[in-house]
Amino acid sequence: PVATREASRAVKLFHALSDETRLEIMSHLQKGEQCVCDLMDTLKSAQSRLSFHLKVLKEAGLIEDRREGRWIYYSINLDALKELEELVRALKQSAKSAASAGRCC
Amino acid sequence: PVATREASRAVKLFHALSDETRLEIMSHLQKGEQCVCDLMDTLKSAQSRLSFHLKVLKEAGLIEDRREGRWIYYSINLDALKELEELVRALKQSAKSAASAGRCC
DNA sequence: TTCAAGCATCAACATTTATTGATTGGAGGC
DNA sequence: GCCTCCAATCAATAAATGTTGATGCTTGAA
Repeated sequence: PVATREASRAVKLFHALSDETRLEIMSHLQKGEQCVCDLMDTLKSAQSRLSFHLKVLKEAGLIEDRREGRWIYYSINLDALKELEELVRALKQSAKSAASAGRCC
Repeated sequence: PVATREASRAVKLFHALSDETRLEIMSHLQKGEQCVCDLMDTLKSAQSRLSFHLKVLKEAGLIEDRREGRWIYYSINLDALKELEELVRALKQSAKSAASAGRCC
């Protein structure tokens, strides 16, 4: 069903962001696109480890990659963040109306 | 450091929401507070399983509980959702400015 | 004070996720 | 062609997370 699809999409987005290393990656990509070697430098982390986390973020649609010569540049996908924002907003809105409904009775 | 604290707080929030059962719980609590037996009924799930997931959500601050007689009622904590909304918004905003900066050069 | 209802907690197990080091693959430079 | 660089992938292991059934705690009713 559709609801299930949406739920598992939400799970994927939240899970991708539920890790400190991946949040650090997102944080560094906020400054603009970077290659893996940049991130290795900044995060002082092994290449295969970063590759693993980049894959998780990419499969959730949160980042994109672009090849340029030997390097692969990663960048944030704004659409996914908008999607996430909308998810959280929807969750908050319904809860808000439920709370005020509870208050008045 | 402060940045680390904020990051682990974000990790905790995202992790709490990165599970289908927990999202279902949140979804059902949107309608208002419910006791565990309500959720057992709705989600057709074992009591200890729900207790586990409710604990995760509670420790992340996403829900609160209130005892009334034999029952314990759970409800959504709006403040946590606001916090989450702010986290996502911040992530999006920085990325947005980075994207437009990249475009112009 | 004894009993049952409603939940939390625990222990054991299964499953998933993350880390590490080694290997593989593609893109240049020589 | 051969070698090097950058990065993905794999295999093995370690660690975290989720599930299940049993047990214990608290509350209210009899």
